[in-house]
Amino acid sequence: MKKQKRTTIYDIAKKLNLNASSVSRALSNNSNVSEATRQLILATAKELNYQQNSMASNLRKGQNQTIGVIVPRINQNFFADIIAGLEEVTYQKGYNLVICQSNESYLREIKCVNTLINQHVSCIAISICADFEDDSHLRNIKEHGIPLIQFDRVTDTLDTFKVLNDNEHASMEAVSHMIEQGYKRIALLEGPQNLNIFRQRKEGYLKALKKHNYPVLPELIKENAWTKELGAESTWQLLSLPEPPDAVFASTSDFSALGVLEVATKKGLKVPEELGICGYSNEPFTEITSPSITTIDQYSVSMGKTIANLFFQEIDFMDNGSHPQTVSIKPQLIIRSSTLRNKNQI
Amino acid sequence: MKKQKRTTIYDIAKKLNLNASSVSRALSNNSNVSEATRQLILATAKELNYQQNSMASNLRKGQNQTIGVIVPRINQNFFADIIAGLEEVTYQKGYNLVICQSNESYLREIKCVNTLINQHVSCIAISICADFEDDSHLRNIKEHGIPLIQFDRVTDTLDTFKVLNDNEHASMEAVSHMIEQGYKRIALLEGPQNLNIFRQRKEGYLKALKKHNYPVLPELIKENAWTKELGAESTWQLLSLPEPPDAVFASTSDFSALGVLEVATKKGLKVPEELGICGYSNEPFTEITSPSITTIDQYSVSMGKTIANLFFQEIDFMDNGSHPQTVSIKPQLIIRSSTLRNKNQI
DNA sequence: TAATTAGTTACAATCGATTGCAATTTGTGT
DNA sequence: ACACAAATTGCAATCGATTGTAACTAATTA
Repeated sequence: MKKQKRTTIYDIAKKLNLNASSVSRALSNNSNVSEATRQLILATAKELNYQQNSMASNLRKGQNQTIGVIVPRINQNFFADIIAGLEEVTYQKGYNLVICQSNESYLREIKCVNTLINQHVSCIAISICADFEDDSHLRNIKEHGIPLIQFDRVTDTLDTFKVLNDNEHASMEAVSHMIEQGYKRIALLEGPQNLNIFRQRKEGYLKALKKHNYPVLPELIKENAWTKELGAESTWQLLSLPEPPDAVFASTSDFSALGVLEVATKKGLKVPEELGICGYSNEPFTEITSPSITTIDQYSVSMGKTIANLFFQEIDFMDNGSHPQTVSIKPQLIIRSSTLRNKNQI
Repeated sequence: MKKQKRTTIYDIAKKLNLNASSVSRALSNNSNVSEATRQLILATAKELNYQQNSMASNLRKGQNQTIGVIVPRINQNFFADIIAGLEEVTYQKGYNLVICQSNESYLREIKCVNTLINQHVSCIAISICADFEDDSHLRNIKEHGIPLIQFDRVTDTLDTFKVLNDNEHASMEAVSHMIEQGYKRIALLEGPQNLNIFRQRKEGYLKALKKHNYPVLPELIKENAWTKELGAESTWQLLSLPEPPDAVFASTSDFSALGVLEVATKKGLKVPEELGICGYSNEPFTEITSPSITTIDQYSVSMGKTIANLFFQEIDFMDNGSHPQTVSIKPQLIIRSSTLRNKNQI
């Protein structure tokens, strides 16, 4: 453990027979230093290979140019994209990202929140985990005066900044599209209903049916079909119904939709002729499958940018005690072969 | 900007008529506090909603429970997986990750390094960018006494800890496999040769040819075919040769391989019968394409874990001035339909 | 030339937690 | 009851940068 002593502003000051305060001012481009000494200081700083100690600086300034991000999983395309977008903007502003993953665990999410509070991060952006229980840890963030931005998966029990996808609208569009393609019995694969996003997607499904005067058939709605495997399993069940569906909206994810496609292929059902399939998320693979899968793009990278921009705006807004705002991003339905029964109708 | 004053150890001390030092000791489970006052302190800490200020703590302790990570792109499966693995281990140890992306830009990489040095992170893990120029910024890391771990894309001009994939071996296996499948003219799509990984992959390709007494045909080696588009373009060129290849090893990525597959499909070439295709990285989509693509899995998540473990080991090792070690991970060839011409031969 | 101002630089307190050492309290043995 | 050791607690310096204020120097004006 080498105790490499780093050069501080005091070292620079001593070498130049100056006071540390002047060094500090010179390095921070503060006006109150003569140009001559400024140059001297800058030169010796470089000579001694000086690097600011941001721990000290942050402590003194009571603030830390860092944004904390908590996501269920870092290596999930959607979240990775959001983080990339976030990083892009925060980097420009000289801010850093501290990343945590909750691994869909509530306890771990709490721990992550606490660590970030300890670090006095300037802002926390969070997408809550699947087994979210209550919002006390999020309240705690606010109690410690840290701006909080929820994104994608949010809890409505708390009044915070939010960046959302308009899941309901997107789902409605997707299901409407399928109806227009002539599908009559559209099944829904739904996700855990304690997450707002899945409730909204279901709502969109229901509204689309209603709008077109389609009946809601409970036997066509399958709970908890989140993964490819669960999607496949649900599909087996659906297809063995006396009156099986002629389309499946895998509102949980494209992986689920992939499960549907695989089962359909195994059963020898033609897609999209005999079974329509629509996923959610626009995972890269959806345009590669055969047939390619209709899905919904969530603009994840720009969602990340939006979060960051919201924060940088928010800082200014704080003065005039404005209310937390919600930004809604409209996802885009991407129509591909898996639902395109009637090629003229697009 | 609410100036929410946070409770400090002084607040707790004052409330209990104690000295801050006792509070500090109590909270850090230091022995020198009576159990009675410990309980008191813990109780009031909870009551006042105390959260440690790690900026102060870190400053005093001169160290910061944080590991900095620099990758070219966060939202690239390979790197996202590595980060996920890293986070998994560091989280267990109570460490945090600060993530930066160089965006394949050398200048930006330097800036990221400097920020991390300023933060006094406990360690920096880096995978260098594509237009890497020289290692002075990495040297600077060492000069500031920060342990440095390079992974995947590394420079050999510097003696640091390294976590690598055995690219050469993996490539050799892949090409050997293709040769065994009876392919006679195997093309190579290579990546920027200033990155070690691409040099190694090419080396593996060459060694495999040599081992089987195959000639090296320069016209079958295409530079800089990194993306899907570039892969496709190179393939067009290759296929219009007087003597076109009967297999392509897209050593750069699976995306490149996908480009090859698309061109082959457009040209009506049967894969694997008329053209064998092998990619690199085991992207999720490779098992979904038709035919599925043979590729190489890099164990990215466990690579991240390895990096973290190396760091936690290293800390102990530092005492007895041991030399930086290199850990090599053997990637796995995943044989799928796109090269499986002879089904019995597997 | 003296007085006033502007421009520099020095001093010292501060951010909050940690830690060596001194001072105090408590406990033990005789 | 006293001496001594052990356990607690308090004091004060420290980590490195920042910043308000004071002190000093140089420049400007009457």
